Amino acid sequence: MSSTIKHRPTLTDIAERVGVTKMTVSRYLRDSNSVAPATRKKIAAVIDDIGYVPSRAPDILSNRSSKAIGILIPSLSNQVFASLIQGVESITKPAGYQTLMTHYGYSPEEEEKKIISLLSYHVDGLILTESIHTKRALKMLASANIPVVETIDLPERPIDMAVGLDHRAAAYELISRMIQNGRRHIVYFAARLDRRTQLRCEGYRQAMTENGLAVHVLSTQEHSSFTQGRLLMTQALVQYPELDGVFCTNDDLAIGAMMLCQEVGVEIPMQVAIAGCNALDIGKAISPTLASIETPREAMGRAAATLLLARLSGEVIKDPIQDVGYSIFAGKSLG
Amino acid sequence: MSSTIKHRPTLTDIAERVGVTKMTVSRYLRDSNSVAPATRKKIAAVIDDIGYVPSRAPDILSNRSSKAIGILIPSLSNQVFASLIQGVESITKPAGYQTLMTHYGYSPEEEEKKIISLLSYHVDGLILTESIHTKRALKMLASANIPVVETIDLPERPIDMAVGLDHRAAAYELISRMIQNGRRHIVYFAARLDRRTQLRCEGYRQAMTENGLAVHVLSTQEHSSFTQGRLLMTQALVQYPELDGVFCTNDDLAIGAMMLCQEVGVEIPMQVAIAGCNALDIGKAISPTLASIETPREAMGRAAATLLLARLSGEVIKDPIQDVGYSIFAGKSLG
DNA sequence: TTGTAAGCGTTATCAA
DNA sequence: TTGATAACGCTTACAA
Repeated sequence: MSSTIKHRPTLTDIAERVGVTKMTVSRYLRDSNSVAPATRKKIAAVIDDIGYVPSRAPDILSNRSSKAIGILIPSLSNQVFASLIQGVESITKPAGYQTLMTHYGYSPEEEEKKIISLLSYHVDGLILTESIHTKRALKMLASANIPVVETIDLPERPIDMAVGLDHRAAAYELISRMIQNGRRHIVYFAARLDRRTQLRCEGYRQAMTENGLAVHVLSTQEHSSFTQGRLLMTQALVQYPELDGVFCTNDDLAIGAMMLCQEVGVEIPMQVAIAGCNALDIGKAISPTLASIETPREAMGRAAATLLLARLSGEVIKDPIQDVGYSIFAGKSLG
Repeated sequence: MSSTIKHRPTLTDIAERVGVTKMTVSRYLRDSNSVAPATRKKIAAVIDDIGYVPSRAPDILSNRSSKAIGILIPSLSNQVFASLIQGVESITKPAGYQTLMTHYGYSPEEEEKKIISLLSYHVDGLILTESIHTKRALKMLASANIPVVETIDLPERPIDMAVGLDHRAAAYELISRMIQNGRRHIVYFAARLDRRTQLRCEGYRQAMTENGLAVHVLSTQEHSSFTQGRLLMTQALVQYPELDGVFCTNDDLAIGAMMLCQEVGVEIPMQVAIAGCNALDIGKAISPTLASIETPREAMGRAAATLLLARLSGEVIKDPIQDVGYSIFAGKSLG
């Protein structure tokens, strides 16, 4: 025997079938022991038959607590954010929070829209992955009055809380190491210009300048990919014949660059040293292994979620800005 | 002058400040010309100051239309689903629909939970990427009475509508081609056993058997990665000394396998031919290029969304099950 | 041009 | 043990 209702079943539908009021059914759902055993049985049977899914809307309306947190990521096709979300959910799920995840294609305007969309669902908190936001987004966040964690970066002027690392310093350290290894003609490969690409560029620039070396940046407006890495490397080999080092804003570009080198017979690391950023799995599977900046993405996700939940449970946060640090994976591509 | 309200601002908050009722503000928001110019100005000023975000909850409650559709993907770390979502959103966004995206780690039980979660937000329709569902999930979907499109696969018994391709046939065709090219000892690399991995295995098995060749499957329970591809290849080289072909359930495994071969001096395609599935960018950036099955993921996303929206606008669907086909990318790794 | 009332699904509160 | 009522934020329908 199956439902004869055509609309989405409600508490009232169940109640009518059982012959009680929706209040009794509501009680049953919160605690089945709070109704008489006979009633309990009947309700259980009907619910089992009817395919009931409680609506979140009334809860949201009255409670003002949605038990949902929003996560905004710039891109779905970047591994970096997948691990961040793993980290977040490893904390939020056990705590009974749902995550609403959206992406905004690296555009602040689109981010604004997605923030508004998440706020319209009354998320209890937000995790952002960018430190640059539109004025309107900032205003909406302010009046929503919910905890916000910015992550990956360490924003100059955080909205609320932040968990990230110093991308400029990481790039500086890596480039300095390349220079100490004797590289003199290092080019930086950039893709779409988000803030992190820029910060890494600053680190690169500083290290080069401090050592009296020339700064060379090659960039593409396309989103980064293996193919783009090949193209930039092709360009670099033509444009800078003395090239002996390449630093890429991420591993995709770096792997593409390596592949091109292998194809045209440029030896890595003998002729050219290559380094990327984020230390993805592929860099450890390729030969030579790819030097890269290890960013603790899952840990960042966990830390961000932990901060958010702490605030939601009313705790006082003593450390709202957390630097999780980085390390250098000294792959063989560095020489 | 900024808000002195601590709770999330509502229409009533705005109305009070302006000195009208919330109904007037509501009208202003739907059509600013429907209120008197003087009122209009005042409302605009307050809204600008207050950071108002309309709540979706009342809409959901009364209208029964949320203007949101749900998308369920098995994994965030698989490129395949990113392009599917691109395709979906290229249709839903212009139509004014939001997408709520969640992932379920290839687990039907988790999928069930996520389906329920999306239903609790009253999504107007759902796009699924798996053809196997729990009984409870099926029941919930049935009583929710919303359009559902299953995609990527072509389910044996579709819930409602479907857009996909025949993964078995694709694998069969690719393996047949490898056999025609003279390969005799082809091994299949499988990772976590979702239905598509299984279907491809069937295609492989059929092609091998029809040609009187031995079937060899190597699999890992880990999720697929470049590193897993290396491990499986290492194992294959030891276990099958006559090995002259490898077919991988996806490109990540295939690339990992290729990398290992390059490292240990196994020549591709001379000694071993390698093929993958999904034709990701990296397969076109590597040398030799990786043979693979091209699956029109973005097109699937568009088709799925188009079907869904058509149903939501009451159209009669003449073609609820669509086979979008596939093609073989004959990369150099095939020989 | 603006206001009033009712209702969407659920739960807290109070009553029986 | 169960029921009645009101409330959450917004819009539709009707009234002024």
